Amino acid sequence: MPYPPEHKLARRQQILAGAYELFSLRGFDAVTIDEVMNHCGLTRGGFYAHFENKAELYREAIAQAIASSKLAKSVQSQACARERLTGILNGYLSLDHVLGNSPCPLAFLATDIALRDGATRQAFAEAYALANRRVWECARTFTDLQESDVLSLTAMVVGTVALARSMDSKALVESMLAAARRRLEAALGIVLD
Amino acid sequence: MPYPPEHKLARRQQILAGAYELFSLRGFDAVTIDEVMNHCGLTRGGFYAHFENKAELYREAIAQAIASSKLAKSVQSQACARERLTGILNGYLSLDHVLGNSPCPLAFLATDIALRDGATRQAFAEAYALANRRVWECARTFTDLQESDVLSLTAMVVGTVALARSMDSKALVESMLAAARRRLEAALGIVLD
DNA sequence: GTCTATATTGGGATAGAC
DNA sequence: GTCTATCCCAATATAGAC
Repeated sequence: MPYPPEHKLARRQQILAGAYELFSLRGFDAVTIDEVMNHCGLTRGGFYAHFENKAELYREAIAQAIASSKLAKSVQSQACARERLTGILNGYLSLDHVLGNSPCPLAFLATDIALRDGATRQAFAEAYALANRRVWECARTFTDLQESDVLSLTAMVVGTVALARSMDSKALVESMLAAARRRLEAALGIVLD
Repeated sequence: MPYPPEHKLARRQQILAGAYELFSLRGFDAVTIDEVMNHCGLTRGGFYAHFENKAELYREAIAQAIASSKLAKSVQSQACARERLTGILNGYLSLDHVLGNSPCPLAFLATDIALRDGATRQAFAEAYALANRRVWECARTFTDLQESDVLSLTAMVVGTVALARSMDSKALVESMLAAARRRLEAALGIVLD
């Protein structure tokens, strides 16, 4: 028996991880199933043993990326809330992130998602809700912000990274990241860097 | 002579306007040349009398949309700077805008642009620079903000609209817009609505 | 400049051997 | 479950008549 039962699941996860890498950087249309499969040493034919179609692949890839993200897995301990939030925001507003290292789906697929089906948009909306919730859970322990106040802060960091990605001037990107940092520091009473 | 010299230019502008409508809502890949041409009562064959290829159409459509935007054409009169800025921000952070009426390329194509060629990204970067400049020119007359401080505010409004577009819950969209409004009011010392 | 073909390619999806 | 081979359609781009 060349394929033990757990093999298929592992392979699925592997395909999804590779697919997210490609989709997050290039969007739905520009990535082919061929590429995704070759990316983990397989061929296109085998794809349909794992997924119904390309849309399902995209949706599941994003869902897995969200579920395994730092923010989703971060435990809620009030103790070091400020430090955890500072760390997350520092990583988010970094040149590394803008260049595509562990990209956040919200920033990298913001306008790509609007074109997809309802189930995919639903997964995305939940990711946004989760991000807000997690940031607020941290922030509320040391600020008097309401949960709805956090919406504009997450939109700002997401917007900054999304726009920065299309700017060719490194100096401008640095300015944008710095501006977002300053505003977060003022809004949350924290020190980044 | 069925085609006077000015006819071609007018037709080109007409094609560009229609193209921007489609591209801004659905991105580069999902729009076909066929659709763009049919949209102004023409057929695909004639397209290449006006443009080299689809990439040029996209680039020029965005460039024309930017050049003819409210922000680009707004005259700088210090007199009513506050009122002009308030009006622009009100329109930007509206349900109407999120639903796609006179869409801003920054918000609607943020992640689509990152995948395009250098000339297109260049046009986009200039639009962002222009938006910042114009907002700052207004804001500086009644606040002590630096030009670089405006970067985080434009990123916030762009991010808010870009994300709101993918949210199916109208209540959530309203909350996001309201949150962005509140933060602008606090940062600029203005009253929206 | 605009039309009606048509050439051509890329890529999603399927069939069937192993 | 994975492979190779194939079908098939959509869409860019071109050719040539008017």
